[in-house]
Amino acid sequence: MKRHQVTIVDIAKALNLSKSTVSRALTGHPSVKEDTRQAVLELAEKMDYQRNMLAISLITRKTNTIGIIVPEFTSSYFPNVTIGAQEVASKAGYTTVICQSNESYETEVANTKVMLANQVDGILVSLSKETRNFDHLKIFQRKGIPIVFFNRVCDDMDVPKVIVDDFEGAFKAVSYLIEKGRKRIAHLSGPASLRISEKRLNGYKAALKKHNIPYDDSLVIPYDLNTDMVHIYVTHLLSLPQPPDAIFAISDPTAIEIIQVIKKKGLRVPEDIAVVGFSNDFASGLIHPSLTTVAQPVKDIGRTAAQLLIDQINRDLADWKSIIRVLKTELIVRESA
Amino acid sequence: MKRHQVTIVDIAKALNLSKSTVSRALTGHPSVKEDTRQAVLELAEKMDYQRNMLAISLITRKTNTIGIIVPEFTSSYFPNVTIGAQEVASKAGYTTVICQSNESYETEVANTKVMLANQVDGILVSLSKETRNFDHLKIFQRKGIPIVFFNRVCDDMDVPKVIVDDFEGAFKAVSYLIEKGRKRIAHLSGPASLRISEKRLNGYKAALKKHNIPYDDSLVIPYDLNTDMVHIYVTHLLSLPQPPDAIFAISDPTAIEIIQVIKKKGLRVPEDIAVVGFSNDFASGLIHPSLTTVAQPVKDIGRTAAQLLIDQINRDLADWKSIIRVLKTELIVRESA
DNA sequence: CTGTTAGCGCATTCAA
DNA sequence: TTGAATGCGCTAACAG
Repeated sequence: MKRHQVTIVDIAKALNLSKSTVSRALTGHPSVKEDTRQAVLELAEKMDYQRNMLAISLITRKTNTIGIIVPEFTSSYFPNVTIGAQEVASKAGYTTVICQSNESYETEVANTKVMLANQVDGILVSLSKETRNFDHLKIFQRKGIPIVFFNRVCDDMDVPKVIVDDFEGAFKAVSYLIEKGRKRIAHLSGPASLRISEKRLNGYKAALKKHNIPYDDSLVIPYDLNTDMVHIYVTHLLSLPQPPDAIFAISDPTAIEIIQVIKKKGLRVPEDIAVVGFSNDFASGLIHPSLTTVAQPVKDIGRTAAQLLIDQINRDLADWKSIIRVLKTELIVRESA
Repeated sequence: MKRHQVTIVDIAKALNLSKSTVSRALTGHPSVKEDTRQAVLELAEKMDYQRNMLAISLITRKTNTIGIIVPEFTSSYFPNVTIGAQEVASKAGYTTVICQSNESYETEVANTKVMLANQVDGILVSLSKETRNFDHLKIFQRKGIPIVFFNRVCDDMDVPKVIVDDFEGAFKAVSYLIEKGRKRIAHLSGPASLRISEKRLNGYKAALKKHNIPYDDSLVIPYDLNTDMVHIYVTHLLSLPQPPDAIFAISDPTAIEIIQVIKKKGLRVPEDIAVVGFSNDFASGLIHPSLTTVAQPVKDIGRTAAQLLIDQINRDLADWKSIIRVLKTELIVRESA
């Protein structure tokens, strides 16, 4: 099975033309006689000719490829973001290369090497929960390759970012719980390494404060997003002298797990304990009871990030740094609270 | 923001060596003095040097990239398959490029062009529901670029395929329903263009036959997998003179939609109507009632397909054609039936 | 309108 | 062990 590549030379020979003419015909250059172009195009089609992007990219120093690095693909969040990003990218003529870091710093670094080696024109990044050093990403800056962060952003770097208003989202969720009469609201928070954890926690605190509910340290548990452990935290919360009557979770997978645990313990959601999640995952509308959650405009996040990146690739502005797009969240009230 | 690429020449100059020596040092060629190698490696690191895979691939005629074309990313099925495939691929040193056809033939063709232009070493394909012409894929065969189909395969082409035993899966599901006392079992089937529709339908028929239940044409509805329309089919089935007491669905998203519709009509699942799905989507364990379904080893499908593809890329066997890996399904009994 | 020339960054002959 | 030369497939000047 030898791989024989059809090249411009083959077409040129067959048509007794020069390579450059064939090249021009193929790229739609106007300075080619219509007959010649037709002949070239026809033969190319018949010979299964496909432009070799490797060669073209090598010359033009542009691959028309953008890289996307996401932490995982297990919830519907990141797949949907990539769908949005691909939508915009492919419309603009860009191919997308997706890598998962699996929430591992090492893998994320490896991913960036791949992106660099493959000469992507720019990258979209959402950090792994382990990432605290950003040297591997700063290389892109030094090389002048545009980066756009989304969701899990890096505050250390002056590049465009697409986020949602995590503070406000959390604030709305917790305020809603309070207005529904909940008094002791626990918060299963994310790892301190992620800014989103902090922002959502702050929103939680602000909502309590506004409603004059004292902040109780023992009701807030930061965890590493490994849902296998959720049952421990929930058990702990429930065994408190004054157990919570509501739990606000950092994410939907977390909230879903919480509901399962509560149900297994014979308690009722929301009667005994209300639960609110974050992100409006696909699954959240399906579970029983269905999950009240803070919806994020996932596809829009992807679209916005991709558009920002492509703008940056095409134009050559110097003031990209300051751009931070903050998209709005929306509280979706369902059964769980 | 000019992009300045660090090249071998830069390193060579700085170290006063020849390009070839630097190149050899970088690629771990044994015929390089240890000192020289160290010096090169160190400087390369310091200069953020990254090999330009475009140039390398152009010479070696190998990109170490495999393409994956999937119909969609909306259920958890294809994301999980790609996770399995990426796992194997990256272990073998391959990068993965994923494209979605969005169930569109046109897009699928466009995707293959991208793969070809980017000189992928091989592709993994699951067909769109619209695809009936396979010329765009036969080009790969002609060019000697390995293809492996999975899930939605093409019977016209003699290439390796990874599938599950759809017939047996459907057979098990329907047999189970019958053994549970169901008499009138409807089947919401997939489009005739997909072989999996046919196989699952045959499994359904075989199970009926084995249990001496006459096949009733009016209980089988083929549909195009657009779940927006499911409520119409369910409504139709329920309004039949003799409505079904169970529905076997071609897929989990279908089954989930069916359950929602049934619940909305005030009927109970499984008391009034039992529902069984296919694939064991992430969501199926979470809905209420939880879905009884035929589980597919999704990640294994991805792993197997990727491994088959890589084997084919590396070795040069002629008898790949015959390989069809049939993985086993498993009936997961939950609440819905 | 078309042909000629010169590389893009690198691996790989062949010499030394 | 190292260096010089060749070319992967193609585009982009530069000429005619």
